[in-house]
Amino acid sequence: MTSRRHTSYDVAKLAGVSQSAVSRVFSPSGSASPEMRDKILRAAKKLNYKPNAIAQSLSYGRTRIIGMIITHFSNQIYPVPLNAVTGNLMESGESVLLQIAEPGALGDDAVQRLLRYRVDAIVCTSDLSEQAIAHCIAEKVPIVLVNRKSSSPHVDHVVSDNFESSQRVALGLASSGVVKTLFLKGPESNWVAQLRYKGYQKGCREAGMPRPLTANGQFTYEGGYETAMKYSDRIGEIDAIVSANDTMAIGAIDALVYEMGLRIPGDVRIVGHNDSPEARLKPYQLTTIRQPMDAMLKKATELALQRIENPDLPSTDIIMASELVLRKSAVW
Amino acid sequence: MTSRRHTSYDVAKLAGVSQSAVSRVFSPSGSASPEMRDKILRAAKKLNYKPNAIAQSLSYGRTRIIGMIITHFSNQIYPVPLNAVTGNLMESGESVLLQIAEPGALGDDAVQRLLRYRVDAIVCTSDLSEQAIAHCIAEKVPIVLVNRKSSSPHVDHVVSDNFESSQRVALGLASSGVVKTLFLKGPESNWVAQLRYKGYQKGCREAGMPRPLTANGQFTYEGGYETAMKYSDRIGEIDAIVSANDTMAIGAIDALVYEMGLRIPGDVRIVGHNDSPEARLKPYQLTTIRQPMDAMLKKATELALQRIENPDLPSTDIIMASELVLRKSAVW
DNA sequence: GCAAAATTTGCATCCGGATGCAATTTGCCA
DNA sequence: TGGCAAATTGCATCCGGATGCAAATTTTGC
Repeated sequence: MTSRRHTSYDVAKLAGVSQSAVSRVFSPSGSASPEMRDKILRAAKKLNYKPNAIAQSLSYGRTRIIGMIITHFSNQIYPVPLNAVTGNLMESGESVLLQIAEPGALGDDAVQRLLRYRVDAIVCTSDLSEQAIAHCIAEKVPIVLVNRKSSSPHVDHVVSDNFESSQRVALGLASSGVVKTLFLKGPESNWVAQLRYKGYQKGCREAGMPRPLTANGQFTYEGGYETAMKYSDRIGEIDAIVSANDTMAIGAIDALVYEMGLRIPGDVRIVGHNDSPEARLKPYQLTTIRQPMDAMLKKATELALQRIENPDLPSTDIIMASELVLRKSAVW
Repeated sequence: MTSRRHTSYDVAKLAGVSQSAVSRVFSPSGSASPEMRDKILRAAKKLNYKPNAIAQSLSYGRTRIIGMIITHFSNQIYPVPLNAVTGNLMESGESVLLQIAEPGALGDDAVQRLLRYRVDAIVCTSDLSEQAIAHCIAEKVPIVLVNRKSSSPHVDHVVSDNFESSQRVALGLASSGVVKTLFLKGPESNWVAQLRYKGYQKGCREAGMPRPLTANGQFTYEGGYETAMKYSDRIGEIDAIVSANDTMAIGAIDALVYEMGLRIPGDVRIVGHNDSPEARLKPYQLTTIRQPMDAMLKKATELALQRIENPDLPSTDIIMASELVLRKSAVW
């Protein structure tokens, strides 16, 4: 096996033509006579030649790579974006250069790395500093934020209706007779978590419910579990627990049901957010809010690809409706 | 904001030096006088210049990108690899170009795409044809398979002791008095699934247990659930169900406990594989086998990076010990 | 203080394809 | 069959850095 990495020059020599001819045969915009095309393709096949995408990128000025930044997921729902984004992109011949940001941290060096590789666009589901975003804009790399928000006018956004859906949860619970509730908050720094909390508060006000008790569960199972344990003596006063994500809700249920012997929804009702895989399991049957993640990310990649073609489009903010998934843990 | 993408030539001009001087200042191997370095760095900062990684790749012959192929994960444990691999690589300045293969499908075009981008190495947790592997070898791109097996002598492998750990499950169950068992198999095409099945069979023979009943649950929740339902009339004869992954085990438990009213481990014992997040939840407390995934992938990336440096190292097969996680669903 | 060695710097060229332009060939129609 | 337009092909150059080599400069040693 003497095979080495073959270049268009190798193919050209074998076929007895010029390098540019080879390039033209492999380029959609290039044209060549049938005989030439045939000769070259035969030679290329013999050498197992495929154009070097790196060289193409350098020359063409586009890498056909989309940068993606996601949060390190211990128990997050962010595997989903990957599937969705890579799936969509593969069809249009793009690839994904992945960066993972630590939760809580801003993915600023992730952005730097992506910019150095001259990705054509960035899709981001992680927190980013305005400065990092400014860098992208300065280098004219389109950036689409998913469930995050930037104040920059040059950024596309795709978000779900976090505020409104949480608001509706409050109204729904109220309609089923719930009065006193506990809201399990996510991290302060998390935009989505904050929206859900504020939306829920607003819903409570509108429904005439008292302000919810609150605790911060940091989006973790332990956070939910321990909060529930801490409230164990006062749990009798609480009609329902609403959690900013399912993971905390599951933790709370485990504490309530398996430690404190309570029944759900009999003693307490529980509502989560995200419709994580665990939510539908028989012992939980968790009522929750499902964001159309796949659709959101499909839209995000579409926006990114569009803006690559046409950078001067006005920026777009898309809000997609979440869906209420009523299961046994709370019904209205 | 007139800023455009600046090149080393722009920096050179601004600093009044040659382009090669700029290149040298930004290259670890290059040297320059302190004044020159200073002048250039100042100019670079002013222009917000960072070397174009694509151009560097072309010139240097290495991209500092690792290709990674994972299986489309609906309920798989393969988010883990991503975290582990990107985490390890980021420290050494590499990035990850991600490809997702449909489950069942061979990731052959994923390999092609990665090769076109001249990734320095490939880490793969998905099925691959021997032909795709041959392509990598022909192009001298190191490839590391994680929990897969290739017959090629030029491939590094990192696997867990799937066979032995399943074998030990059989022996453990036998020691606790279990006799008749049902084994929930994964897909035929899945190497890991097959090993677990064969190891379990061997363990049964050794322990003097009868051959286990078997059913194929395709690694899905539904597969586990429905299999359990199908066996509902004969479930009395079965002492334990062993599943080739946790997802099927969870499905089976939901059927047994919440549909058929059985108790675990009282009526049936259950053992899974993988220690998925769900396994530790209070209602399941699933006894399972934990592969040291993080360590496996750390090792895999190390192997890949090593082989980039030194392509002629003899190929390495690493088998890492799994850990038995005894929870309530089966104890011995 | 001067020659030899070491360092700094720039020039030219390479990495592998893409593409504008010009030269050559082919096709078309009168 | 002549004459012009269209298609084909090759040459040269560019994309943005890296690097071997040689020229220019500084350092070192005696």
